[in-house]
Amino acid sequence: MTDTTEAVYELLQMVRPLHRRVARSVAEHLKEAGIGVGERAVLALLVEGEPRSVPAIGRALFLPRQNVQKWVDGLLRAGLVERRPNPAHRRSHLIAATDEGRDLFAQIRARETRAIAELAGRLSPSDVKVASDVLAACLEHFSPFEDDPDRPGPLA
Amino acid sequence: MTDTTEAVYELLQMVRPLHRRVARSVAEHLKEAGIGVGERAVLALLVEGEPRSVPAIGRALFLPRQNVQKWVDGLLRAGLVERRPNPAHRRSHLIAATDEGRDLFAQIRARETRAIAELAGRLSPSDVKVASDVLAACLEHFSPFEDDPDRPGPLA
DNA sequence: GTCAATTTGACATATAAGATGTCATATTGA
DNA sequence: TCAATATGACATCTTATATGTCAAATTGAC
Repeated sequence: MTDTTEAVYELLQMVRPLHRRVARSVAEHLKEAGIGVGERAVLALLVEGEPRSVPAIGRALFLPRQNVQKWVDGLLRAGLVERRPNPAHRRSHLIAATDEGRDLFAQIRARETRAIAELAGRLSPSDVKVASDVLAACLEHFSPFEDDPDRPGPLA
Repeated sequence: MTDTTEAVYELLQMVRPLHRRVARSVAEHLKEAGIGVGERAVLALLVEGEPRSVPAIGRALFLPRQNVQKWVDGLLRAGLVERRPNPAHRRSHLIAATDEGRDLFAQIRARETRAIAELAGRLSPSDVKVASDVLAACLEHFSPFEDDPDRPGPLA
């Protein structure tokens, strides 16, 4: 085992606590908006990108379509997203953010930006870039292959 | 909003998917050992550190003692940890890893090390170090203050 | 030493993320 | 055309994590 392996291990050890604390903080401010982190992730994808079908959202987020369906149902009820006809599929509608959804997400983003501005001020831009690249490599390493979901991951 | 703020935002965006994929991978290989990620975290703390009381474990992991208690109960039943008298407290035992617990954790660590060795080989040691420092800063930024758990986090 | 504030164990419940299963229908590709 | 696959629309299950309560133990201020 190299020192780098040890260092990567320790890096990955930090991911769970970090996720938990960020998720708690985010969940708290999302409560006012009446949505959870799942809904937020879907809304972010739809605000920042193209309308997609529910299964396509699931594939984009690496989440099962069944969970995404629930979150989309909630967002539909809240009027934050809407169904549009899908030229490529009769039953499978495209889901798109509404203006209300875009407004809400803009508020969420603004609040989150304020929350991390102080943190960002203490970090070097190049270091953040390096960290992003390292995390992206980790993400890729632990990603199931889209074309073979049953392929075992690195730990199997 | 500076570019760094934007970069930190995108970095934090990666934390949830990364956590999910790593957790899934870890959970899969932990199933054979009959424990979950919660039990693994407790066991890791006790194997690598000193015996602690249940609330002390919770404080170390930033987790409520009630959750830790459940995981410790499971580890006790499995013989992976044991109770020891606590000189500083009559009712609140110290929890310590048993030899079985140490053996199991060594196996878990070995497997995890094998799983990330390939990934580590593609990364520069200094980049990993930078990433660790950046994540540590994020962790600290989102940490509730121990002496005032009700203090709002950065997003509140 | 006394007593109020805090900590702990024990138990109980709530919520949310996420995984998994099924079945009928729609779609696609060989 | 027809078998394989994708989708919608359910439903169930596990686990992590949060939260609440209460009595007993402990601690710290006085």
